[in-house]
Amino acid sequence: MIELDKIDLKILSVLQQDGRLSNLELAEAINLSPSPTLRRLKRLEQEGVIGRYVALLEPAKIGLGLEAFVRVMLDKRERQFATFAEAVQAWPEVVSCHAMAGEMDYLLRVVFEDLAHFSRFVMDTLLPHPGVVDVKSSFVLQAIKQTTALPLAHLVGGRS
Amino acid sequence: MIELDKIDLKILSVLQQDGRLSNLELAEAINLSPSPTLRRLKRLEQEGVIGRYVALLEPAKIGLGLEAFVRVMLDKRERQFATFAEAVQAWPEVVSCHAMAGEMDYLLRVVFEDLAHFSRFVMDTLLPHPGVVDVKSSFVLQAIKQTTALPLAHLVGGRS
DNA sequence: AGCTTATTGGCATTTTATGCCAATGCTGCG
DNA sequence: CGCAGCATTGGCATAAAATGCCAATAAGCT
Repeated sequence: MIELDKIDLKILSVLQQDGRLSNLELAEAINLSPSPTLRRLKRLEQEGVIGRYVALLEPAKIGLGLEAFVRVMLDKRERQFATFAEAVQAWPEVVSCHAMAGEMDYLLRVVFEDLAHFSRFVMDTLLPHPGVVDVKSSFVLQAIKQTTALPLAHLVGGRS
Repeated sequence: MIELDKIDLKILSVLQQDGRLSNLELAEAINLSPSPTLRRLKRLEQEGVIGRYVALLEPAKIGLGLEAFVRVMLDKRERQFATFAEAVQAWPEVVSCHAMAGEMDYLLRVVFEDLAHFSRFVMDTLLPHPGVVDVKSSFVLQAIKQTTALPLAHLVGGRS
């Protein structure tokens, strides 16, 4: 694993909150001058610790007020795992898809405008897909927490 | 809802992929000159369509190779919803928490280093929390899709 | 303590952001 | 069909930020 000292962790922590800080602002936030800050940042990007930067949109502002988790069961006899994985990439309302241990099914997180939209997605897209034998939907009542920030606490003490 | 024309959607689409593009690069990507590009961007930020920018870290690179979904059931008689919601904010390994319809339970997504870490989280943190009566964990075998990009297709045709 | 190596801070240069204004394109109406 | 009025754009000048370089500093090792 890559060596990360306290300064690196501070950089990561700050950028997980605001990925668009200028180098100057970042430098100030972590209490270091701009040049070494930039060098460290580049290294973190280079090493792949920072995978990417993204803008997060406000779902409600673009008419995506609803959200659901959908468990998808595939027929294990048909070998449709790959095509399903591929299809999932192409469905934009699917925000995440995880293969789960145990039941060997898939858990999708889906965002949508309204129930009609969701219904269309399930009826016209998901269920007709080859290998899909069953889906179980659970609607989100409330997002209590939703972050892209990963914990870093377990890394303190790695260096310096 | 805010009016978004095709150019706005292109901006959003591009920034959902790379939130750190310079205004110049963004302008080039959407085929518009820098000044109106910046003006539109500021408006989108102003209006809250773009909520924030973040750096996404690579979990594997910081020793967070494992992930699970945990269903938490609270005792409905105790009124612990608020304290639970609060506690969840403070637990860094909980990346998301949603109140689900139906069973009225909570679905957490949790990232961790290894099973020992997860075990500690469940045993020492989650289960002892007031009101928690049961938890059911499902481990992630594979992340098939994981995006922060929301669909925009439903907005085309809103203007211009 | 003294030597070696890694890291920092500050400066000069290049690149980018940003505010402003004239030019262009669109809309609606006569 | 053309013209007035409004909204949006493109380009330019200025301010701010990024970036590469080098001497100075700090940290690690014996």
